[in-house]
Amino acid sequence: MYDFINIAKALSDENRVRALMLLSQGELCVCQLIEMLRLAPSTVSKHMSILRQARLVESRKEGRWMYYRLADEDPPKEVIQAIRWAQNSLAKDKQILADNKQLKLVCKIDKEKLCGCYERTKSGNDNSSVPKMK
Amino acid sequence: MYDFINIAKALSDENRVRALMLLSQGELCVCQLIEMLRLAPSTVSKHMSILRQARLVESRKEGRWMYYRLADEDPPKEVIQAIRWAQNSLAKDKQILADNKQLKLVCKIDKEKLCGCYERTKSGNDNSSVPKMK
DNA sequence: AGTATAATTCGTTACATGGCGAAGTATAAG
DNA sequence: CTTATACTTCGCCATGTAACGAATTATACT
Repeated sequence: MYDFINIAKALSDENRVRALMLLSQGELCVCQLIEMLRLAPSTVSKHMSILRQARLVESRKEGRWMYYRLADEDPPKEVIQAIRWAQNSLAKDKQILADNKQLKLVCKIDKEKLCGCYERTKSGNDNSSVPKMK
Repeated sequence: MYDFINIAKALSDENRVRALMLLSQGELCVCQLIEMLRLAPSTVSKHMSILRQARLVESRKEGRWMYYRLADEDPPKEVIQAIRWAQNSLAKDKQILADNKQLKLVCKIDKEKLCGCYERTKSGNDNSSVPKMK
């Protein structure tokens, strides 16, 4: 029961769902998620830890970078089904489609440049044209 | 997106999930849900309205009684999938199994007797032996 | 060693949520 | 018409959650 509730809670926040759908496109490092979600690093980190606790995502560390990906190491059935539910329900969602489009641009940015993102999200000198949330 | 999030939120409370699983056994009136969940009528009513807003359940009024049932009038695909996810994930859950057992007893109680439940939940003269939550 | 970088943890604040009882609404019974 | 019954809505309180910046940890670079 608790596992199920934790998954449901993890899926009941828009930014976490967006992150999950972004990971459906492939593994991403935190700074890329920060760039996409346009939230503070600490906030994104918290979201990812909630998704991980629900076992919806897994992570690996490589040097300074932490990479997240959809759960793929023999996850419980309820996790698999939850991810499928999200993917099926949101495949045609406007926000998700826009995110996937934007993700392609972000993935082209050289990582050295991208990881100045902490500052760029504050100042106005970004050209990412990501629509601000809400 | 918003529909999806609302379903996830509806499923992220233990009592709502229990109610949903109880309805998997068949239509129930509010006083039966109150008896099963052992919450104040106002609380149960709120929970059911959240489940209904998420389109997970539907309701009909018959005289003084309000009956709830799982969504069955051509619900959106994400609702069907969400219900299946819950049912698959919780089929063997201890709490849910206990609830289903207890439900059989509650269904045998004459409705006239049952609907003194408002008082019975306060005083100690119930023999339902429902385990108290938390 | 000392600095820089990527990410996490901690502490705080604002807001959302779950719980209850009291008051309100709708239907049935007297 | 009045009273009782079955919910529902409202108002309140306690707890939970999302957001941020500051402080911390871990790794790379010089």
